[in-house]
Amino acid sequence: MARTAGSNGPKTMEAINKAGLRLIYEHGYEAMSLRHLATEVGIQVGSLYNHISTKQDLLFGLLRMHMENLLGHLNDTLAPVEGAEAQLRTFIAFHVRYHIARKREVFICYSELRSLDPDHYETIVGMRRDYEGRLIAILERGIAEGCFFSDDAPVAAYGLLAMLTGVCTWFRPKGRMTADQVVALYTSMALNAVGAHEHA
Amino acid sequence: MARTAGSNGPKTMEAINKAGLRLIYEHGYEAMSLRHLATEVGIQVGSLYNHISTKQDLLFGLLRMHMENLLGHLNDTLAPVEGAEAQLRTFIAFHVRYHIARKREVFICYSELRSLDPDHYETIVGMRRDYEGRLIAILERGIAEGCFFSDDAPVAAYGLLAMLTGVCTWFRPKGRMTADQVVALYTSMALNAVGAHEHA
Amino acid sequence: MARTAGSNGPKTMEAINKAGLRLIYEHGYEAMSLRHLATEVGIQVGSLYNHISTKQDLLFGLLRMHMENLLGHLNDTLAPVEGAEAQLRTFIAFHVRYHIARKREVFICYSELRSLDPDHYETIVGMRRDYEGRLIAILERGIAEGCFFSDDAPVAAYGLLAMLTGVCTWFRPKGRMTADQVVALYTSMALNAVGAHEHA
Amino acid sequence: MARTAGSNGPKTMEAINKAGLRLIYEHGYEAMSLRHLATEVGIQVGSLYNHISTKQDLLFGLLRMHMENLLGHLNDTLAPVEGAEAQLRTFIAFHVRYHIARKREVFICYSELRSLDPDHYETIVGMRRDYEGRLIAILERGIAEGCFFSDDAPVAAYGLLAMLTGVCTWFRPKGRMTADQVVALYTSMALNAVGAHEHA
DNA sequence: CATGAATGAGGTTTCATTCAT
DNA sequence: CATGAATGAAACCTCATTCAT
Repeated sequence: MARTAGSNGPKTMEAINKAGLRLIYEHGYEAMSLRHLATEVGIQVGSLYNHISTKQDLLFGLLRMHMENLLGHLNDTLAPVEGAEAQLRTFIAFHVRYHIARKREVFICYSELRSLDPDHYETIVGMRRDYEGRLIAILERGIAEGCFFSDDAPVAAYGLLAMLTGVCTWFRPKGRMTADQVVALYTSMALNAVGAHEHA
Repeated sequence: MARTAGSNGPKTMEAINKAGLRLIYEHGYEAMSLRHLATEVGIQVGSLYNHISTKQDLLFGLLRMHMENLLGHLNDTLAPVEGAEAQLRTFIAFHVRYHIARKREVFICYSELRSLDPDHYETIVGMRRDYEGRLIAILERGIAEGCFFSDDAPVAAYGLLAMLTGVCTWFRPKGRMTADQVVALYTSMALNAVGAHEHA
Repeated sequence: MARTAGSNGPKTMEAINKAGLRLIYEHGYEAMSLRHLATEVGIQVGSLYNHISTKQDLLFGLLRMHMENLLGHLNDTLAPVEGAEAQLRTFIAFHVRYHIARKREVFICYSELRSLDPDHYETIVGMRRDYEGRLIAILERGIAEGCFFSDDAPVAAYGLLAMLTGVCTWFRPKGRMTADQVVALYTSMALNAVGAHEHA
Repeated sequence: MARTAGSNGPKTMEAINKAGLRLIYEHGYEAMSLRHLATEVGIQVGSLYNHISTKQDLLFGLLRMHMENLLGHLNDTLAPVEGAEAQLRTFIAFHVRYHIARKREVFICYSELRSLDPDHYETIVGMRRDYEGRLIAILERGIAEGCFFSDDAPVAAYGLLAMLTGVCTWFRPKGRMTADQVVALYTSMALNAVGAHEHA
């Protein structure tokens, strides 16, 4: 029997990525079997290998795509903004909104790091370090300019990132708060935390 | 041949828990094989089943033990403290120190929730809710008393918890900062974040 | 390396059924390991699962196939026959010949009932009850018509069935008697047992 | 910890035999685990080995005990009886009653033959052959004396034995018929089957 | 005589991956 | 590009049996 009429390569790859993201999010990389994935996509296991080279490659592809997206959008968003405090506000809003919108990508990007091959691990961790570096730089500039206060910019950055990232573990689109409210609340907490005089 | 001379029950169970905790932390529950665990403990795979009933039970046992410990110590620590701000300071110090000391337990208690059977999941999540509830209560009292400020105590609590918990992802005992310094820094950030007038 | 050149699906399934039947007959369902079965078929253990879903399914498949065959052939054989005595003679000849020819299927259909899952058990026992029902009906008609005699048609039927089925425990194709002789002898005994005036 | 006060050797052995018989009857020898047996008896697995030497020995013990009992009682019962027809009637009544009373022993003595080691197998099959021999001898004498009719005494004996033994697959103590009625009915069928003039 | 911890083999099943068709 | 049958390793778990205590 030949393939189902109408199906085609790019669409299948897209379907694999989509289903793969969901399944890894729900069950974890190790616990997701390619059989399960194939069933969700509607093809046979063997057919997956027309689109991916290994299971590991599927994971790496998803994580790299996510990190490239994240970094790209952050750069685009920060580019036109000037001043440490304005940049921090922009960063916070961007981070929270992005993490709400892509909570599955974000989650597996933390939880499945340990499932990556050493090389792939280094690549992804490097990109994450770049991302963190952007926030650290903002804080350092703010501290130098006197508008923020902290004894240790990196540690402060890790604290803020953890706080902001945590939003995707409890936020529900139809919950008690809107995304705008969450952004406002966290912006306030984060600015206070680093000693900025809040007046927004 | 029967058992190795000198080995015995309680010691073996202890060794299983210890090695199990480490292996789950390092490779994840799914990726940790009982073969691997048995090798680390120095017994045969089948012998594990003289001490645990299933792999799932090992995980649940570790997580429940951790949560009971956490809740017990928190209660003991908070009991003699009065006043919202003092309680918040106590909570922060306790949380940070505990999470630094037990980073592996803490990590798997978040990352392996999805590997729990539904019943076990409910049990652990319920205990975690109890723990969060203690912080929420402190914040609510402080807000009512006017010493803290936040529009939403639960969300503020989640934010603080995420920030404080994050410490165990980057803290290294022999790193740049001592545990005391981290406690001081995070106490400052957290109190500021909820609008307490910091003066400690 | 992929599959052995020349092997293919239907042939493998057939080989599995054939070897499975023999091994279950020889060692019993519980005592037959899938390792053993795979070796006999000439494939790897895991490959069995391209053709069966579980070990239990293999057993159920064999038993159901057997019972469907048995019932189908009985109906075909009895259809054109009229009169209670002629039908009894036909039943006896059919039963004995079929049980001689398929002694392994017959044996496991009795001996491995207890290895069936409850649902599967009910299905097979139901089919066996249908089969017994055909003989009971013949006896009841004969008793009503006065050509047989018995105080209890079902019990008489069970007695006859046990006697006739027993043949497959001792009959050897190259033994002292031919199948025809066995049929003649058992026909005589069975007809006498239910009081028919034997004159064949 | 020492043994439970009051328990003792012979009682434990008796309990093992009793529970073993039931479990083998219900699940089969292969499917019955010594763990299961120990639980039923109320001791630990290891303790079984104070009473049996191997699992195989437990089975053999049960079967040999059964066959010795069966042969012993048959001999006692037949000893005072004279005349082929009277002996056949006695045999039938004995066999049916015994098989009703000990249906579990009877069942496993057929179904678990294949689980016996070659030596044990020969022993039990030999005893069974002795038992069958008694019936064959009765038939042969009756045929010689002209009171029975059959072309083949052994095959007739196998037929009768199968019929009579089958009773333990359907007889229920609280069912439609009493044991006496079953004996009467099967005596009638069996005597008719071998052409004896029934007049009891 | 009972216990509990150990062994080592083996059980069924699932897995990622390959490849002729 | 899809299929289905194959591989071989490995998964969790159970088993009969042993023996120091």
